[in-house]
Amino acid sequence: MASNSIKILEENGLSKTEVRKKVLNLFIDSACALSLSDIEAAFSKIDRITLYRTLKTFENKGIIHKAVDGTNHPKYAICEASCSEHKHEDDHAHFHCLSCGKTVCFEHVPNPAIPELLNGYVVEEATLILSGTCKECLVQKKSRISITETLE
Amino acid sequence: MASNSIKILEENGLSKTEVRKKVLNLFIDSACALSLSDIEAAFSKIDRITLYRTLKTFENKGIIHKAVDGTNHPKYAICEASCSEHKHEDDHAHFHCLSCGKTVCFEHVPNPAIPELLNGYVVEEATLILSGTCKECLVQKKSRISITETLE
DNA sequence: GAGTTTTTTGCAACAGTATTGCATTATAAA
DNA sequence: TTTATAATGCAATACTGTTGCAAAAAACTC
Repeated sequence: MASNSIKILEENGLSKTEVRKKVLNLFIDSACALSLSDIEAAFSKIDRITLYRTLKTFENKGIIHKAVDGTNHPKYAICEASCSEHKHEDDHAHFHCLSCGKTVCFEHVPNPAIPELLNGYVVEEATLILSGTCKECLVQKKSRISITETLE
Repeated sequence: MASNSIKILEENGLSKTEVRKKVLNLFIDSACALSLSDIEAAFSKIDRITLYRTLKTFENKGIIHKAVDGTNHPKYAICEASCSEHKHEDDHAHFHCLSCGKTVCFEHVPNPAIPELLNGYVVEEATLILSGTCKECLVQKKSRISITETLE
C-alpha cells in the first residue's frame, strides 16, 4: 500500500517526501472525503501550512479532487486513475450525511447531463450534491429506536 | 420597494430595524447571490458581526437561502415566498460563472429527482450546481474576440 | 559517493472568515 | 409613557487560508 503512494507520486513527477506519502496514504485508505482538519487530527504532528500546500499540489496534479458537499467547508477525496494534471474527470455525485457530517463519493451516480446552453448561459459542468443519512447512521438510528421502544 | 422588505419582516415576526431593511432591500434588488463581503461593500459603514447574525436570522426564517456554488465561499439569495421557517423550498439549481464569479439562481432548472434510497443511503435532498460562463461574460468575450479579429 | 541543483518543509507573519459575550440601543408590547 | 424584548455595536477570540524566507530534503549530475 505504501508503494502505491510512491508510485502515484512518481507518475506525477512529485518528490517522494514523508509528508506527501503520509497524506496520500490517508486518502488512499479513507472511505470518505477528508478536510484539512481531518488530516491534521490523523497525525500527532504535522505542519498545517504544509498541508494546505500539499493538498493544493495534489489537486493540481489530479491526484485528489474537491468533494463539494454543500457545507462550504472544503473536503478532498482521492481521484480515479483517469484524472490528470490537465483534466479532472471526477464526474460523480457526492453524498453528505446530515447526521455524522461525513462526505463520500458516489462514483456510481454520475452528474446529470445538462444542455450546454441554458438561457444564454454556457454550462461547462454540472455537479450534484446529495444529502441525507448514511448507512452507518441509519444503522445507529435503527438500534436507537429499538432501545427506545424497549424502554417504553 | 421599501415597503416590501417591511412586509417580509412583519410576516416573519422580525423587528423592522434599519440594518435589516437595508440588507433585505439589497437582496430583493440583486440579480445574483450575495456574499457577506458583497453586502459589506454595498454600504459605507455596516457592522460585519451584525451582518453574520442578520444573514443567519434571515436564513433560519426562510427569507434567504444558501446559494451553494461549489466555491466553498458562502453566498445567499432571496427565497421564494413559499419558503418558511420550518421548510426551505429552494429546489432549484445555481449557476456559478467561472469568469466573473457571480452566482445566480436558476429557478427554472429544478434539482434532479433522486431515489430516496441509494445503496443503503437515505437521500433527503439533491442539489445541482452548474458552472460555466454567464451571458454577460459571454457578451464581453464576444466583443473581445471581435476587437482581436479587427486588430489582426 | 560527493557535490550541486531543485523541491519541499517548517516557521513567522499576516489576512480573511466566523462565533460568542455583554452593554447599549432600538423596537415592540402593554 | 413605561416596560419588556429584540437587535446592534464592539471587544475578544477562534478558525481558515496565504505569502515569504531560510533550512532541510530530495533529485540530479558527475
